[in-house]
Amino acid sequence: MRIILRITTVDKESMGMSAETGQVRVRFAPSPTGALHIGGARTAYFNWLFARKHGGVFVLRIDDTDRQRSTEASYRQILDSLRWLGITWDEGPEVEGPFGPYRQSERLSVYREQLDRLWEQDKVYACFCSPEKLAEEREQAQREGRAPRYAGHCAGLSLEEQRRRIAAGEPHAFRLRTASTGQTVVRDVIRGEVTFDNRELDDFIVWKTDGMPTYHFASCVDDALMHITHVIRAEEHLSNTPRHVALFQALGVQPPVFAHVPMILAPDRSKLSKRHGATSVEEYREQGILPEALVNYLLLLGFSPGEDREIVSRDEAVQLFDLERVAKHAAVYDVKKLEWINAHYVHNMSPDALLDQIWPELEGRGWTGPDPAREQLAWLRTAVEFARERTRTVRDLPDMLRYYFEAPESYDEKGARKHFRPETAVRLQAAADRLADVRPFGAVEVEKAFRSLISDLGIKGGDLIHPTRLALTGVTVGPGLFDVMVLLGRDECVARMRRAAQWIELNAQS
RNA sequence: GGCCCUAUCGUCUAAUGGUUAGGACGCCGCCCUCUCACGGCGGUAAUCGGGGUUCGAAUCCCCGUAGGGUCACCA
Repeated sequence: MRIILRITTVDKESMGMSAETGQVRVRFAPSPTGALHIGGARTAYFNWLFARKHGGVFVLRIDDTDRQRSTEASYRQILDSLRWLGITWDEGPEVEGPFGPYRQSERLSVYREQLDRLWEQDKVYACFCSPEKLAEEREQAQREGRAPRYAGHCAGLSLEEQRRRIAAGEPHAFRLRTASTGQTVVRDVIRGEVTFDNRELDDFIVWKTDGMPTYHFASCVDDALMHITHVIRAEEHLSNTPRHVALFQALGVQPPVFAHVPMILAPDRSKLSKRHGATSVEEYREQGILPEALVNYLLLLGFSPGEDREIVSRDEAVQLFDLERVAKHAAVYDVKKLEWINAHYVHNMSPDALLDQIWPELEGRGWTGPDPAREQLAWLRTAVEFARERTRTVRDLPDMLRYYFEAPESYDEKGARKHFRPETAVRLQAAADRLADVRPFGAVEVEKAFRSLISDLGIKGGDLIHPTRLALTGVTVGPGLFDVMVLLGRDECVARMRRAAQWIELNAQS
């Protein structure tokens, strides 16, 4: 709402609208050095939501200027995770677009061109200081309690001298000339105006000795060339933003509007890491978390859709999302709430869709074949329907179906102690006998037979129902007993009940 | 250490100078019931501390404190 207001009162350029298209353009720029992190996923989602809400373009760019750590496997996995989450890109790898290529490793000539331009304009200069020397200076500065800034040894070298030494084969990097007085103001949609003293900035490196641009340089060149209007990224970049503003100025373009989203912390308020359990999208996927649920949870981490809403679909989120309402403080992630949201989506998923998800697992366990008969499918569908609301993740579903395919090999210990009394054996036998006459073998009919036996024996319902469940499934929890019995079928029920009766006679203590 | 950001129940958050500080997860209790789960009802629990400004402060300002980020030829 407020954004729309401002667009009408302020000129588009300063609002970050793309000058020529008047369109919002955002980007998500992961580096392929590992799996897609949930923090990254949330940043990607916020970018995606912002683009969708404003009819803009969502660009995916791969920041792989780090030759050492970038891997093809990570690259693929990140694309895969994003697609799984339903975060699709309008421009980027495999989709391409007018400002490609979208992998920085394929844009080297572009960066070199921009570097040469800035070099020509003396906005950038070659630096011949060795990393060792710089590290030493840095350490000394730290020991003496000074800010570890570049001393500017090479700042005064003439262009001729720079060229001469480069031609002579001297290893070199390039640094950006930065202002040492005045202030740099970063406009941040979430935090307002953040002011930095320019004396905090030194002439930082934009081009590495190995012939690759640094992250800062490549990122800004690309944001400029790709006409990015809003940079929505993690808070860890806020302190780097003055460098980026300096870079945009050097490149001669208006800086984009920034929005630094708060970080996601582990339950102990430290930075999220492996030891905190699942941190990547891929891991949650393996744990049976649904993409809709993960994306819903991520939205709630740092954003409130209002009206006390908790369950918010992608489409609703597009409507409700507002960058200015994103929280300023870091959020601790809470697996319990994720699971609750996941449970909601699982419970609302159709049995068929759930079956699709777990089918490979069912086949792997030999519980079904690749091409089941129509009745088999209907039967499975019903079993899933009963199990559905008792699980929080898709992952746990197959185990909950086990007893439909395998007779119990043992009985839950606590349950057996409680429900398998010496007198139960006879009752189970009697109940098994009664089942023979039940026609048709439906839930209503079976229950009727059971209730009448219960009444004949003069016992309470639970005295027969609980032992029967244990006899049939081996456990004390599960769907309504009569539904389970119908799915199991008369013969199987009778067999399992008689086997349990025998087990009791051998094992039950009086 | 310098600079920057942040601070409401255990956790995610609402409240944009006036509310008995609201909702959700979790936890506890009750109801439903053949168990479990779902669902329903109820409960537990918070404005980091200290100063201002104001008739009135969770909200604005200052100072502390705490947490986080950043100061790389990593991104």
